[in-house]
This record gives sequence, C-alpha cells and structure tokens, in this order.
Amino acid sequence: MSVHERKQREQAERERLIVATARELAEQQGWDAVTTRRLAERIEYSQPVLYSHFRGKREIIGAVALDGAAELAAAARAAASAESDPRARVTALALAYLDFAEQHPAVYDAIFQLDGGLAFAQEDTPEPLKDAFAALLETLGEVAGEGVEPGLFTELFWASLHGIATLTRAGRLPREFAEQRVDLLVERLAVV
Amino acid sequence: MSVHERKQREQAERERLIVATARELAEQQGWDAVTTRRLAERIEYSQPVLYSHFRGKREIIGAVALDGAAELAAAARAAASAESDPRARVTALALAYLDFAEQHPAVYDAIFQLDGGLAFAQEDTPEPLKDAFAALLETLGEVAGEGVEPGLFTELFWASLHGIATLTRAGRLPREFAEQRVDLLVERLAVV
DNA sequence: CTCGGTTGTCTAGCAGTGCTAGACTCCGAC
DNA sequence: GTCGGAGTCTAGCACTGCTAGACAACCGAG
Repeated sequence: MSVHERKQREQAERERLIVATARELAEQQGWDAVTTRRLAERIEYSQPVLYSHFRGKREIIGAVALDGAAELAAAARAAASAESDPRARVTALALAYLDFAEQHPAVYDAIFQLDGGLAFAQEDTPEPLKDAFAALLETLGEVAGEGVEPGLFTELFWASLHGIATLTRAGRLPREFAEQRVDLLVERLAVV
Repeated sequence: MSVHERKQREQAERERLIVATARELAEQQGWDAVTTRRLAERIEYSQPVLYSHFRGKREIIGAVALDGAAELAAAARAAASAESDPRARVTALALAYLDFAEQHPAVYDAIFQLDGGLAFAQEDTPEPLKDAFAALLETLGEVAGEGVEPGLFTELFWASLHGIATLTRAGRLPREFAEQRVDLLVERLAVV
C-alpha cells in the first residue's frame, strides 16, 4: 500500500508543479506564452503528462484561477482588517483589489477573464470562488445602505472594481488619477 | 485615371466586405471561429488577399472595433435624447450601453476586450473611440456633481458599466436582478 | 492589334498551436 | 525471475496566423 501512497504523493506533487509553473510562465510572459509544449519543457516532462493531470489547457487555467482566488480573498481580508472605520475599510479593500489585479495580471485574468471551465454564481461554484466573493461581502455588506440587499450591492461594487481593473490594464483608462476614481467610487457607492 | 479610380473603389468595397464578414462570423460563432482561412473562404478570396488590406488579424479586429464604437456612440445618443430628465437620461444611457454589450458581444469584445492594435486615451486615439467616450460624457457630465471633473466621473461610470457587462456575459454575475443593479448604480453615482 | 510589364491573386508551405494514438520501458507482485 | 500493467514518450493529426514565389490577367504604349 505504501508504494501506492507514495505514487499518489508524487502525483499530487507534480500537479502542484504544473500549476505553479503555468502561473509563473503566465506572469512572466503572459498566457499566450503558456503553451503545452513550453509548459511540458519547463516541468521536464513530455506534453502528454499534462493530460494525465488535466483534461486540457483550460483546466490548468482553472487550477491557477482557484489558487489565485484564495489569495485574492486573503488579500481582501488582510486589507479590511487593518482598518476599523467602515468607510476606510472599503477604501482599503478597493485599493487592495486593484493592487492585486495590477500585480498579478495573469492570475487575475485566469480568475475573471479567461475560460477556466469554472462555474460562477451557481451551487456548484468551487469553494475558493465563493469564498472570494464572501470576503468582499464581509466588508461591503456593511455599507450597502438601508433596504439594499448586501449581495446585490457587493456585486455592483465588485463589478465597478473589475471594470476599473480591466480597462486600466488594457490601456483603455489612463493610470493617471486612478486614486481619485477609487475615492469617488467609495464616496458615492458606500453608505456609512 | 478612371480605371485607377474604379480599382480603388473595388478595393474599398472589398475592405468593407472583409470587415462586415469578420463581424458577422464573430457574432455568429465567436471570435475564435474567425480564422483567416474561414474568413477568406466566406469572402470568396484566398487568404493572402486579407493581408493586402490589413496587416493581420489584429487589424481586422481593430476595424470591426471602430465600426462598433460608432454604433455604440449612436446608440448612446439615441437613448439619451429620448429622455429629458437628467437622471432618467443616465438610466436610459446605462441600459442602452448594457443592451449593446448583450446584443453585440463580439463587437463589444472587439472594442473593449480584444487587442485590435488601437490606441486608447491618447492623442492618436482613433476618432470613433474618442467620439464614443464623448457620447457618454455628454450625458454623464451633467450628473458628475459639484467639484468632480466630468471626465473622471464619466470614466468611473463607464468602468462600472463595463464591469457589469463583462462579468454578466462571462457568467460571473447572475442575469437575475440586472435591472436593480443598474438602478442602484445610477441612484448612487449620479448626482442630480 | 500585339506585346511587355505591372498589378493582382493563388498555391503551397512554414512554424507554431492543442491534443492523442500507439509504442515502449520500467517497476512491483507473484 | 518472469509477467502484467502503469507510466511515459515519440510521432503525428488537424488546425492556427502568416508569407514566398509562381502564375495569370489586364492596362497602356507602339
């Protein structure tokens, strides 16, 4: 039995290696550079090995997305917990979110932009994704305002952040005045 | 000379055909299905002909984006002009924007999501893109509120709409309650 | 009305993509 | 020590964007 267990351990180990390498490659050179050949070469196995762990490239992206979602949730909670005033918390959360998107564009894309074959906003949504939303909800729910469903408010606030993040990164929004935009967003949307 | 002119006319005609066909194909089957081979087949020419009009696929996407931006601007102005009350105008604009994104996902992607090799938010930004932003500014500038730069406010509002549009279309946001989200956005962001 | 040259178009091919069938090797169980 | 199966690789498929070079068609000059 222990042989079998060792093999399983090695299997899991290699799976982590694949995901970590894919992420690294994506962050260094963008997702376009993450080809199955290059990925295989980096992990020092042949291409077909990838397919014994994942159904295809899409599932690898999905795996990176799940990892990233957990980190995003942690970053959001860390930023929020550093502030006591509700409004300051929201600002900190927003800045942390945008910072994550800026610092880890490839991971952000894996989560929100690319097709990782993941289900969103459904019962079978993977836990890390649900939890990332929950992390936002914890802080944003407090400033939804009376008569406004916290979930709906969180969705809206999140969508706004997502729009800012993606448009900025794609060069559609000037980086100038980024902070003013966030301030204005918080000032108007958040009800104290 | 007239021979030369005729050739130029035919050239321009065929260029329109390429762009229109690319758009049609993208709207029918998504941009992934828009390959140079398929596109060439549909316009009943061989692949290299595409490259005598455009440097590559990216420029074709860019051309579709410019067409689309003009339409988006027109749709925005049409929606806004149908309302006299500033707040109602903003709501109408927002709904028109989201409706455009929903009805023409491929074109919307060409403008805001894909790389069409276009410059944004710069001096050399193509006119249709500038004009689309101007169309938003016309209506949104009115409700920026005191002491808030209309351009900045428009960018923020637009980013929010963009976030809603993309997250909804990617299945990240439930279509349910879409209208409530817009109402909330307008209610909070727009200052009458 | 013919002929040369330009202009336009096509065929064929390159290097790359995601993915897979089938051969092979190696290792644990008997 | 041998056998069977798990694990891995080589080689290849059908596709991608893009291009070099052969070819044909047509225009203007004589």
